[in-house]
Amino acid sequence: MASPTVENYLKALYALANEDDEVNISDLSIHLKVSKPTVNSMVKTLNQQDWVNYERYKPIVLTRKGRKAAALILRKHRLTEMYLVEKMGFGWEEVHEIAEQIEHVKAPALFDRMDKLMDFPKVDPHGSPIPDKDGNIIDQNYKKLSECKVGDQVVLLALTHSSKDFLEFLDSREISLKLELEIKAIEPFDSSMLISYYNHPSETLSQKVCDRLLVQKS
Amino acid sequence: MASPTVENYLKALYALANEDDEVNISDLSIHLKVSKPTVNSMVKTLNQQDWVNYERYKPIVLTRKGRKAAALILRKHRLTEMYLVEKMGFGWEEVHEIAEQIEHVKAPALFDRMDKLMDFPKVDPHGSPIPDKDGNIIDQNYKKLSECKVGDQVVLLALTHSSKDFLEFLDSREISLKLELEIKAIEPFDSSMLISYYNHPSETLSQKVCDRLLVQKS
DNA sequence: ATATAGTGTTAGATTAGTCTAACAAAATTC
DNA sequence: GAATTTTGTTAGACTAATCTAACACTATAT
Repeated sequence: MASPTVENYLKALYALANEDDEVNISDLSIHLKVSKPTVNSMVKTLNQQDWVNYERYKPIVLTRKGRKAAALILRKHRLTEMYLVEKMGFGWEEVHEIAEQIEHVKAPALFDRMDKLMDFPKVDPHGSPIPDKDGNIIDQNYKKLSECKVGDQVVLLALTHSSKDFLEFLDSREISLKLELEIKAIEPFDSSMLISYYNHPSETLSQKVCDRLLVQKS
Repeated sequence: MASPTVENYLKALYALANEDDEVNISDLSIHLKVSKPTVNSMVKTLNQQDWVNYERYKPIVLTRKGRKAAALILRKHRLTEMYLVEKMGFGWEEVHEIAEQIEHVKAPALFDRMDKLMDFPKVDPHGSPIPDKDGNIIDQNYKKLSECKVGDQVVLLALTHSSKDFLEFLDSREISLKLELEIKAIEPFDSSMLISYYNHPSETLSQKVCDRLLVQKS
């Protein structure tokens, strides 16, 4: 089986492939906070072990095997996050660091049990989909709030990024998943939005924030 | 902080010191399933980092720092085992392997939360005491069943060993903690015991089994 | 009290994962 | 298209944790 280090490379490759479409050595180096030569030599190893396809100076691409492995680690991560929130009472901003560690635990029964105790949740506490046991993931075709128009009434269903800072910002405005909100106005100068929701008749959100909120028309 | 490997050495030293009183290189080598030279070099490192006191050809002794660290790992292990049984419905024979991994997770909040959700349990699913947050452990002065006399009425409160095989054996006889039992007879030839308990008017337990059952007069 | 068995040590090698320094290739910009 | 910046590679070294082979010390037993 893959070491935690290898698992982290696979996870990073999987995540980066969904942002940019071509993943290179530098991207991984920044994301994993290791030097480029380190990534270079590790990627050669991953290639030999059929986790990725790689040729010198070319982008790095996960193999089918690598993609499945990455999705199953993500499954463990997201099940854990959801369990920590749902069953242990942690806040959505506290669970990432803990799940980063527990995702490497080799004990299928543990994650199956979490899954069952939560009645097979489909998303994690940040609205991201939980891959199934085969590593398949449902594509949520949500829209960014920043792409909506004045007058739109939408429900917040997921976040594109879940940094602690961002989550604490949302907490401070009482913004959580399932929140229904309406776009009152869009400031042409900086694309910030004036929105209204339960107990908050008028809040301003910067474009950066609106870019990270995924919504659906309600 | 200590690596998982170092943590496993400390845990082994702590456990072995409670069985034999002098712990040597060979003991550790067998217990940790690594070669003696490996232990030898690791113990030198542990000595330099003040986890143990060690001089060539002498027994290995945990320092105060090492003993506290070991007890805190044991605390995480036992809290996890209890949580898995109490809150997640695992059997007492399933939890050791999972706890072996989770005990290395660096997330005090996780273990504090388990502790709180279980209302601060004092023992794990096998009756072993859970060290407190300072690494102090209460000494249970239980007696081995094998040391009891015919006619004694006792409660089973803990086990000295918790291998999967042994736990499955106990399950097969419907023997669990808190069970009240009476010693009907002791076979002089092999010291096996004839005992009686709820729904089992007469079961025979070998001396090996009776040695591993810790009881108190009821 | 010496032979033997058990225990401990040294030396040297290996693997995984990391680094820096220096250079090479590719991409971008002027 | 030449210069510059970014990206990638090679070479060489380091640390943690492990191994085997060979030898040394200690304890046990006749």
